[in-house]
Amino acid sequence: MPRRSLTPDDFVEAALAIAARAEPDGLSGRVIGDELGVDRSAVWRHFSDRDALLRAVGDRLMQLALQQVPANLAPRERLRAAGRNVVETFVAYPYVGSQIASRTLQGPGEMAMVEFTLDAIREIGVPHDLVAKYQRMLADTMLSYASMRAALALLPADIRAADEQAWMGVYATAPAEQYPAIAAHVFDLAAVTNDEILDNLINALLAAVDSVIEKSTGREE
Amino acid sequence: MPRRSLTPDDFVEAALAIAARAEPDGLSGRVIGDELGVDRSAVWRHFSDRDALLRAVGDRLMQLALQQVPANLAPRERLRAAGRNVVETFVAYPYVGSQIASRTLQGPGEMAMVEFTLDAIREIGVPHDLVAKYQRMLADTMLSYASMRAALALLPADIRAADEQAWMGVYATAPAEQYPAIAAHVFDLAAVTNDEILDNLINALLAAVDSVIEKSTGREE
DNA sequence: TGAATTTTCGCATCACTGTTGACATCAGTG
DNA sequence: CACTGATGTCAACAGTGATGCGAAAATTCA
Repeated sequence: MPRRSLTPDDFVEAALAIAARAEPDGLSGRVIGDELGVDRSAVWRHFSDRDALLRAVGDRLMQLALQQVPANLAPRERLRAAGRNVVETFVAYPYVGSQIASRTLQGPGEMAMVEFTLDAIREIGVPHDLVAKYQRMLADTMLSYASMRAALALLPADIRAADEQAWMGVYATAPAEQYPAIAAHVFDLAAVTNDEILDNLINALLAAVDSVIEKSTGREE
Repeated sequence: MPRRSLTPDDFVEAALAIAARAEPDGLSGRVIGDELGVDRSAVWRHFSDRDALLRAVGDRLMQLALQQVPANLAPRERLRAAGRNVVETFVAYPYVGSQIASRTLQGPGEMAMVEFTLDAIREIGVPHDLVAKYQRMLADTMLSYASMRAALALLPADIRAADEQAWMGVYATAPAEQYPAIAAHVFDLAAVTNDEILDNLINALLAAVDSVIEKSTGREE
């Protein structure tokens, strides 16, 4: 099978480079072609679909996220780091991150991530028949949250600024008799940061994993 | 200020009707116009942007989700029902649901939902200064998860089928020496349903809310 | 009533997208 | 060398969100 100048990996690499610069409206065939000095239609010579391209790039994102998890961590810390890295990576490549959360990538990156998390959950001591249930909860939750954060990072600067200040604008001026709870907490609501939310979420998920151990006979750590 | 035949609400209504029939590739200006017997450019006479239209429809989705929560429930059950309804509604109108999770809608529907959840969390007994923190974790998590589920419902039938069977295909044939954990759990992984995951997730989040009460002086329920 | 004004719709148009087909080109095989 | 097959170029297609321009129609005012 003869191959020429460009391999599918070249396109994935180019797409990554483009996805990293979060300029508004970006990961199109045109731009990918320009990045490689090539017509945009050349992309579809290597990927049948836009979907196939996104899946390939998305799988690479998984690899990137996983390979930055320090090796010698306790299982809970491995899970925590993996979750944080997925969010970080999706936000760093927001075009792709915002679009592939719902897809089964079926590539080596995704499989390595599934293997990694399954193993950590097992090592924590979750009963064998519940490992899959908790892995899928963790994975789906982190993926969807990461995707939302990526979509957020993708918004044009002015719109994002308007969204972030909504708490101080629309919400702050909400009539207190109609929205008493909002009035009572509007300042706190505006003060919560995304990283705080992520930490809080990961803690909640890990606590759920821990609670299933206590109910069984598992005694570990 | 004179208004004519079509109001913005008419377009929101039409968009809802279209978004409900989850045909592939659907909520475009063309289709909305046809639904009202009107040229597609008429849409942008009432909404400055595609974004503005999506936000308006999304806010209506919030109203729909909230108004189906039974009134006289205990606070934990109110939160549980609200979460489930958001997911259900987003999946029922997948075009919109998959696209507005990351936006601050700033409409009456979103505000009512925020008010509703803040109040339930307060009633459960979360300390005043932590109410906002947990509301935002619950809201962001449920929104992003609902959005992912909506994106899933949006996939063409053949692709979705391929994704769902990936566990039995790619994953089941993964080499056991390279992916021992996957090999050990592949059957369980395939058996986990989305509704199970959602239940498990909501339980984890509510447990996190409960745990913050026990650490404080709050004594309730 | 009738006139003036202002909003909104229809149409043509723009730049852009993913995707496809015909054609040329080039690498490696025999 | 010729043959084959994979690849890039180019042109085209249908579709998108969006924008002016002119016309119709309803609201407002006299």
